[in-house]
Amino acid sequence: MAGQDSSGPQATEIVQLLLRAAHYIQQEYEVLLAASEQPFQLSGSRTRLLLTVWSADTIRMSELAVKLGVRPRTVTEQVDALERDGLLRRIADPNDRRATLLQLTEEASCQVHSIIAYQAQISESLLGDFTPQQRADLKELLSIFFNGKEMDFTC
Amino acid sequence: MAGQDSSGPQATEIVQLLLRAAHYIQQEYEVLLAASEQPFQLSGSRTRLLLTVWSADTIRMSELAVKLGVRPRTVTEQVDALERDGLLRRIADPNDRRATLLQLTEEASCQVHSIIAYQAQISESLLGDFTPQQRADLKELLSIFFNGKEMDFTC
DNA sequence: GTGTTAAAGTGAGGGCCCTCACTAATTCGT
DNA sequence: ACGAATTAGTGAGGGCCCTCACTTTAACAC
Repeated sequence: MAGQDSSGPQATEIVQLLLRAAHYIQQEYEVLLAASEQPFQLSGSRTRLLLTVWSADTIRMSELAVKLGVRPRTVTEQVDALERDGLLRRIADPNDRRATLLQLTEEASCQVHSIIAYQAQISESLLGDFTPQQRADLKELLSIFFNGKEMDFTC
Repeated sequence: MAGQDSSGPQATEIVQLLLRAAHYIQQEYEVLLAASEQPFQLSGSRTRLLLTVWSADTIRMSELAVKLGVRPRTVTEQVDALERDGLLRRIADPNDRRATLLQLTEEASCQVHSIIAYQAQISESLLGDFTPQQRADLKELLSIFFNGKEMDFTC
């Protein structure tokens, strides 16, 4: 309704807008997460990690790094913290003794469903102004960034 | 073509996708910026700050924080660094002796146009797979996040 | 078997961002 | 004139992410 002004939309503008929106969302996300009454106080980042491990049941460090889109160094850091907090466990991979498999602890597993529900609720409120059609469109457009980059978002 | 599976798209999925896309873009952005042959080696963040100051000619710290969408504390940090590097200058505000005005140095001003051009080039390559229509749509959709939040993206 | 490759981890250093708490100077309303 | 609000800054602490360099342990191919 107001975006058809010039012939070619400024690429820079769009990139900045995307970055800005992401920053905004991340902030809101953390605030809402912190306001929750979950037994665990998890950041968005740790929530994502935990849910990724959960959805894979068991997963390697390296694989996790790929799924999360971060460097292995970062995963080590995060896993250390979550292990300290008793939410994650490192177990030996029987098929490859170099590898480490990750698994949720009982404590974490028990809470998964409530974490997922709460996450969904937060995301819902973040997308409150979007119609179903707009959501579908946005999803479609954002996916373009990963065209041909073999990503899976099974989380 | 593959996004119309379920009735309501999962809000969580979209939020994660957006965050992931932003992270991806930020990484690529920094890589491309580092590969430039600009006289200054600027991060995306500092580039943004500099251009925001430039577009306002002169601006207050607090105002800058709002435009960048970050906390004042962060602006102080960034400005300190850019001032150290001789790209930014703090000057006194004649109208309000509490306030500080920011201004680009000559050195920075001279490079602004080339910085803008390079930024546009990077953004262009980041959006390489997007048609003009998709760009317009994406811009429109991302703007929804800021509905009723009085933002200006004059940068 | 020996050399290459892969998996995980470590330490150091840094960027960008946040919160909280507190100071100092100034402006402004009453 | 005085107290409240505003503007900027500081220090401490922390989260998440990155790079680079280097080690250890194992798998694998020849």
